[in-house]
Amino acid sequence: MPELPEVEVTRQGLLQHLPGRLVTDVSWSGCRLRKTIPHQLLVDHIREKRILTIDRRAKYLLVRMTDGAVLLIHLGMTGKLSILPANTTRHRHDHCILGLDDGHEMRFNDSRRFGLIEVWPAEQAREDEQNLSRRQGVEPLDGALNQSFLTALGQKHSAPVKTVLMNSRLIAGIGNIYANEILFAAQVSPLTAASKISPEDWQRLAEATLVTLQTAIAAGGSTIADFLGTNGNPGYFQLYFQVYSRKGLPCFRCGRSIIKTSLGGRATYYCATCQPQK
DNA sequence: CAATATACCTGGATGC
DNA sequence: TGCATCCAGGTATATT
Repeated sequence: MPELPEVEVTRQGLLQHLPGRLVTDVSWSGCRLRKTIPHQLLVDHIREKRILTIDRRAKYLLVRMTDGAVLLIHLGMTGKLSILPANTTRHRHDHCILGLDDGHEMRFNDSRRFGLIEVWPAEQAREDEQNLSRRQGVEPLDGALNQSFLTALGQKHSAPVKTVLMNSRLIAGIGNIYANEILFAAQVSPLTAASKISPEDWQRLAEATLVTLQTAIAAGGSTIADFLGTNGNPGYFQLYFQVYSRKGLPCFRCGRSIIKTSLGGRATYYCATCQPQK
Protein backbone atom coordinates (compact mmCIF):
# COMPACT_ATOMS: atom_id res chain seq x y z
CA MET A 1 0.00 0.00 0.00
CA PRO A 2 1.96 2.85 1.32
CA GLU A 3 4.57 4.77 -0.51
CA LEU A 4 5.81 8.22 0.51
CA PRO A 5 2.47 10.02 -0.11
CA GLU A 6 0.43 7.52 1.92
CA VAL A 7 2.92 7.61 4.78
CA GLU A 8 2.93 11.41 4.73
CA VAL A 9 -0.87 11.53 4.71
CA THR A 10 -0.85 9.17 7.68
CA ARG A 11 1.65 11.40 9.48
CA GLN A 12 -0.48 14.47 8.92
CA GLY A 13 -3.49 12.60 10.25
CA LEU A 14 -1.64 11.51 13.36
CA LEU A 15 -0.52 15.10 13.94
CA GLN A 16 -4.17 16.07 14.35
CA HIS A 17 -4.56 13.78 17.34
CA LEU A 18 -1.37 12.64 18.99
CA PRO A 19 0.86 15.55 20.09
CA GLY A 20 0.32 16.21 23.78
CA ARG A 21 -1.44 12.90 24.42
CA LEU A 22 -0.33 10.61 27.23
CA VAL A 23 -0.08 6.93 26.28
CA THR A 24 -2.03 5.22 29.05
CA ASP A 25 -1.82 1.64 27.84
CA VAL A 26 -0.05 -0.51 25.28
CA SER A 27 -1.15 -3.88 23.93
CA TRP A 28 -0.13 -6.16 21.11
CA SER A 29 -1.10 -9.29 19.25
CA GLY A 30 0.99 -12.40 19.54
CA CYS A 31 1.90 -12.14 15.87
CA ARG A 32 5.34 -11.43 14.56
CA LEU A 33 5.68 -8.55 12.11
CA ARG A 34 8.87 -8.00 10.10
CA LYS A 35 10.41 -8.19 13.55
CA THR A 36 8.83 -9.23 16.81
CA ILE A 37 6.92 -6.38 18.45
CA PRO A 38 9.16 -5.24 21.34
CA HIS A 39 6.64 -5.73 24.14
CA GLN A 40 8.90 -4.89 27.02
CA LEU A 41 10.28 -1.76 25.40
CA LEU A 42 6.72 -0.57 24.70
CA VAL A 43 5.87 -1.02 28.35
CA ASP A 44 9.07 0.56 29.60
CA HIS A 45 9.49 3.47 27.20
CA ILE A 46 6.11 4.28 25.63
CA ARG A 47 3.48 3.50 28.27
CA GLU A 48 2.89 6.40 30.68
CA LYS A 49 4.89 8.66 28.36
CA ARG A 50 3.68 11.69 26.47
CA ILE A 51 3.77 12.15 22.70
CA LEU A 52 5.64 15.19 21.39
CA THR A 53 5.29 14.97 17.60
CA ILE A 54 5.49 12.70 14.56
CA ASP A 55 8.19 12.91 11.92
CA ARG A 56 8.78 10.92 8.75
CA ARG A 57 12.00 9.60 7.23
CA ALA A 58 11.53 7.73 3.94
CA LYS A 59 8.51 5.49 4.56
CA TYR A 60 9.14 5.32 8.31
CA LEU A 61 7.10 7.22 10.90
CA LEU A 62 8.88 8.40 14.03
CA VAL A 63 6.54 9.01 16.93
CA ARG A 64 8.65 11.14 19.26
CA MET A 65 7.97 11.06 23.00
CA THR A 66 8.66 14.10 25.18
CA ASP A 67 11.55 12.31 26.90
CA GLY A 68 13.32 11.64 23.59
CA ALA A 69 12.25 8.01 23.10
CA VAL A 70 10.95 7.11 19.64
CA LEU A 71 8.27 4.69 18.49
CA LEU A 72 9.25 3.69 14.95
CA ILE A 73 6.51 2.45 12.64
CA HIS A 74 6.72 1.16 9.08
CA LEU A 75 3.48 0.24 7.31
CA GLY A 76 4.97 -2.40 5.04
CA MET A 77 2.54 -3.37 2.28
CA THR A 78 -0.77 -3.42 4.11
CA GLY A 79 -0.22 -1.51 7.35
CA LYS A 80 -2.76 1.08 8.46
CA LEU A 81 -2.87 3.38 11.46
CA SER A 82 -6.17 4.66 12.77
CA ILE A 83 -7.31 6.81 15.66
CA LEU A 84 -10.59 5.53 17.09
CA PRO A 85 -12.67 5.81 20.28
CA ALA A 86 -11.48 3.09 22.64
CA ASN A 87 -14.83 1.32 22.58
CA THR A 88 -14.75 0.81 18.78
CA THR A 89 -14.79 -2.85 17.79
CA ARG A 90 -11.33 -4.24 17.24
CA HIS A 91 -10.42 -6.08 14.08
CA ARG A 92 -8.46 -9.04 12.97
CA HIS A 93 -4.86 -8.03 12.27
CA ASP A 94 -4.86 -5.23 14.86
CA HIS A 95 -1.30 -5.90 16.00
CA CYS A 96 -0.43 -2.99 18.23
CA ILE A 97 -2.69 -0.63 20.16
CA LEU A 98 -1.80 2.47 22.14
CA GLY A 99 -4.44 3.65 24.60
CA LEU A 100 -4.54 7.45 24.93
CA ASP A 101 -5.61 9.73 27.75
CA ASP A 102 -8.48 11.24 25.73
CA GLY A 103 -10.45 8.01 25.40
CA HIS A 104 -9.10 7.17 21.96
CA GLU A 105 -6.73 4.52 20.72
CA MET A 106 -4.15 4.40 17.96
CA ARG A 107 -4.35 1.02 16.24
CA PHE A 108 -1.86 -0.55 13.88
CA ASN A 109 -3.57 -3.04 11.58
CA ASP A 110 -1.53 -5.06 9.09
CA SER A 111 -2.91 -8.17 7.42
CA ARG A 112 0.27 -9.15 5.62
CA ARG A 113 2.54 -8.36 8.56
CA PHE A 114 5.31 -6.83 6.49
CA GLY A 115 5.13 -3.82 8.78
CA LEU A 116 7.60 -2.96 11.52
CA ILE A 117 7.37 -1.57 15.02
CA GLU A 118 10.47 -0.66 17.00
CA VAL A 119 11.09 1.30 20.17
CA TRP A 120 14.17 3.41 20.62
CA PRO A 121 14.77 4.31 24.27
CA ALA A 122 15.75 7.94 24.79
CA GLU A 123 19.36 7.19 25.62
CA GLN A 124 20.01 5.47 22.29
CA ALA A 125 17.41 7.12 20.05
CA ARG A 126 19.85 9.50 18.41
CA GLU A 127 22.18 6.72 17.38
CA ASP A 128 19.31 4.47 16.22
CA GLU A 129 17.90 7.29 14.13
CA GLN A 130 21.26 7.94 12.51
CA ASN A 131 21.61 4.25 11.72
CA LEU A 132 18.20 4.23 10.06
CA SER A 133 18.69 7.46 8.19
CA ARG A 134 22.06 6.41 6.86
CA ARG A 135 20.43 3.51 5.04
CA GLN A 136 17.84 5.71 3.34
CA GLY A 137 18.23 7.72 0.17
CA VAL A 138 17.56 11.42 -0.30
CA GLU A 139 14.14 12.82 0.61
CA PRO A 140 12.37 13.77 -2.63
CA LEU A 141 10.50 16.68 -1.04
CA ASP A 142 13.51 18.27 0.62
CA GLY A 143 14.91 19.87 -2.52
CA ALA A 144 17.86 17.49 -2.80
CA LEU A 145 16.33 15.55 -5.66
CA ASN A 146 17.41 17.91 -8.41
CA GLN A 147 18.88 17.53 -11.84
CA SER A 148 22.51 17.54 -10.73
CA PHE A 149 21.89 14.85 -8.11
CA LEU A 150 20.05 12.63 -10.57
CA THR A 151 22.55 13.18 -13.36
CA ALA A 152 25.34 12.10 -11.02
CA LEU A 153 23.26 9.08 -10.04
CA GLY A 154 22.87 8.19 -13.71
CA GLN A 155 26.63 8.18 -14.17
CA LYS A 156 26.95 5.50 -11.48
CA HIS A 157 24.14 3.13 -12.35
CA SER A 158 23.48 1.06 -15.43
CA ALA A 159 20.25 -0.49 -14.16
CA PRO A 160 16.94 0.55 -15.76
CA VAL A 161 15.90 4.01 -14.63
CA LYS A 162 12.78 2.68 -12.90
CA THR A 163 14.88 0.35 -10.79
CA VAL A 164 17.10 3.28 -9.79
CA LEU A 165 14.14 5.52 -8.88
CA MET A 166 12.78 2.72 -6.69
CA ASN A 167 16.09 1.97 -4.95
CA SER A 168 15.34 3.17 -1.43
CA ARG A 169 19.01 3.47 -0.58
CA LEU A 170 19.40 6.05 -3.32
CA ILE A 171 16.02 7.83 -3.24
CA ALA A 172 13.54 7.52 -0.38
CA GLY A 173 9.86 6.91 -0.71
CA ILE A 174 9.26 6.04 -4.37
CA GLY A 175 7.52 2.67 -4.65
CA ASN A 176 6.10 0.85 -7.61
CA ILE A 177 2.98 2.92 -8.21
CA TYR A 178 4.65 6.31 -8.13
CA ALA A 179 7.70 5.13 -10.09
CA ASN A 180 5.37 4.20 -12.95
CA GLU A 181 3.47 7.47 -12.72
CA ILE A 182 6.58 9.66 -12.44
CA LEU A 183 8.16 8.05 -15.51
CA PHE A 184 5.01 8.65 -17.55
CA ALA A 185 4.81 12.25 -16.40
CA ALA A 186 8.43 12.79 -17.45
CA GLN A 187 7.89 10.85 -20.69
CA VAL A 188 10.80 8.56 -19.93
CA SER A 189 10.75 4.83 -20.58
CA PRO A 190 11.10 2.73 -17.41
CA LEU A 191 13.34 0.36 -19.38
CA THR A 192 16.00 2.88 -20.38
CA ALA A 193 19.29 2.37 -18.59
CA ALA A 194 19.90 5.13 -16.05
CA SER A 195 23.29 5.67 -17.66
CA LYS A 196 21.58 6.61 -20.94
CA ILE A 197 19.19 9.20 -19.54
CA SER A 198 19.99 12.69 -20.81
CA PRO A 199 20.39 15.67 -18.45
CA GLU A 200 17.17 17.08 -19.92
CA ASP A 201 15.30 13.89 -19.06
CA TRP A 202 16.76 13.90 -15.54
CA GLN A 203 15.49 17.43 -15.16
CA ARG A 204 12.02 16.35 -16.19
CA LEU A 205 12.21 13.36 -13.85
CA ALA A 206 13.14 15.64 -10.94
CA GLU A 207 10.17 17.89 -11.69
CA ALA A 208 7.79 14.98 -12.27
CA THR A 209 8.79 13.37 -8.98
CA LEU A 210 8.05 16.52 -7.01
CA VAL A 211 4.76 17.23 -8.75
CA THR A 212 3.51 13.64 -8.64
CA LEU A 213 4.29 13.09 -4.96
CA GLN A 214 2.92 16.46 -3.87
CA THR A 215 -0.25 16.02 -5.89
CA ALA A 216 -0.76 12.56 -4.41
CA ILE A 217 -0.33 13.89 -0.87
CA ALA A 218 -2.85 16.63 -1.57
CA ALA A 219 -5.27 13.95 -2.84
CA GLY A 220 -4.95 11.97 0.39
CA GLY A 221 -2.75 9.30 -1.17
CA SER A 222 -3.84 6.38 -3.33
CA THR A 223 -6.31 3.75 -2.19
CA ILE A 224 -5.72 0.57 -4.21
CA ALA A 225 -7.07 -2.21 -2.08
CA ASP A 226 -7.37 -0.79 1.34
CA PHE A 227 -5.29 2.27 2.20
CA LEU A 228 -7.14 4.58 4.57
CA GLY A 229 -6.02 7.72 6.31
CA THR A 230 -6.02 7.75 10.10
CA ASN A 231 -9.57 9.12 10.01
CA GLY A 232 -10.75 6.17 7.92
CA ASN A 233 -11.05 8.19 4.72
CA PRO A 234 -9.61 6.75 1.51
CA GLY A 235 -7.26 8.65 -0.75
CA TYR A 236 -8.29 9.41 -4.29
CA PHE A 237 -5.06 9.84 -6.25
CA GLN A 238 -5.77 6.46 -7.89
CA LEU A 239 -8.40 8.29 -9.92
CA TYR A 240 -5.55 10.16 -11.58
CA PHE A 241 -3.35 7.16 -12.46
CA GLN A 242 -2.06 7.60 -16.00
CA VAL A 243 -0.45 4.19 -16.42
CA TYR A 244 -0.48 2.15 -13.20
CA SER A 245 -3.03 -0.68 -13.40
CA ARG A 246 -4.10 0.50 -16.89
CA LYS A 247 -2.81 -2.43 -18.97
CA GLY A 248 -4.47 -2.47 -22.39
CA LEU A 249 -6.33 0.78 -21.79
CA PRO A 250 -5.72 3.78 -24.07
CA CYS A 251 -3.00 6.25 -23.11
CA PHE A 252 -4.66 9.49 -22.04
CA ARG A 253 -2.10 11.41 -24.06
CA CYS A 254 -1.88 9.53 -27.38
CA GLY A 255 -4.48 6.79 -27.25
CA ARG A 256 -2.10 3.88 -27.67
CA SER A 257 -2.63 0.83 -25.51
CA ILE A 258 -0.72 0.89 -22.20
CA ILE A 259 1.84 -1.91 -21.94
CA LYS A 260 2.40 -4.02 -18.84
CA THR A 261 5.69 -5.80 -18.40
CA SER A 262 7.86 -6.99 -15.53
CA LEU A 263 11.01 -5.20 -14.42
CA GLY A 264 12.98 -6.42 -11.46
CA GLY A 265 10.00 -8.54 -10.55
CA ARG A 266 7.67 -5.55 -10.32
CA ALA A 267 4.68 -4.74 -12.52
CA THR A 268 5.72 -2.00 -14.93
CA TYR A 269 3.28 0.05 -17.00
CA TYR A 270 4.13 2.52 -19.73
CA CYS A 271 3.11 3.98 -23.08
CA ALA A 272 5.56 2.93 -25.79
CA THR A 273 4.79 6.05 -27.82
CA CYS A 274 4.99 8.68 -25.09
CA GLN A 275 7.89 6.94 -23.30
CA PRO A 276 10.22 5.75 -26.08
CA GLN A 277 13.14 3.66 -24.93
CA LYS A 278 16.65 5.00 -25.51
C1' DC B 1 29.90 -3.23 -5.68
C1' DA B 2 25.75 -4.25 -8.54
C1' DA B 3 22.12 -7.16 -10.08
C1' DT B 4 19.13 -10.93 -9.02
C1' DA B 5 16.67 -14.22 -6.19
C1' DT B 6 14.33 -15.19 -2.17
C1' DA B 7 11.91 -14.78 2.08
C1' DC B 8 8.56 -12.77 4.99
C1' DC B 9 2.60 -13.09 5.03
C1' DT B 10 -2.63 -12.73 3.95
C1' DG B 11 -6.33 -12.08 0.95
C1' DG B 12 -8.55 -10.91 -3.27
C1' DA B 13 -9.08 -12.03 -8.10
C1' DT B 14 -9.01 -15.37 -11.56
C1' DG B 15 -9.40 -19.76 -13.80
C1' DC B 16 -10.74 -24.55 -14.07
C1' DT C 1 -19.30 -23.91 -5.10
C1' DG C 2 -14.73 -25.45 -4.35
C1' DC C 3 -10.03 -25.53 -5.05
C1' DA C 4 -5.56 -24.20 -7.02
C1' DT C 5 -2.90 -20.55 -8.70
C1' DC C 6 -1.28 -16.03 -9.23
C1' DC C 7 -0.61 -11.45 -7.84
C1' DA C 8 -0.17 -7.27 -4.72
C1' DG C 9 1.79 -0.98 -2.56
C1' DG C 10 8.09 -3.03 0.80
C1' DT C 11 12.48 -4.27 2.56
C1' DA C 12 16.36 -7.09 4.16
C1' DT C 13 19.34 -10.70 3.30
C1' DA C 14 21.75 -14.13 0.65
C1' DT C 15 23.72 -15.34 -3.68
C1' DT C 16 25.57 -14.73 -8.18
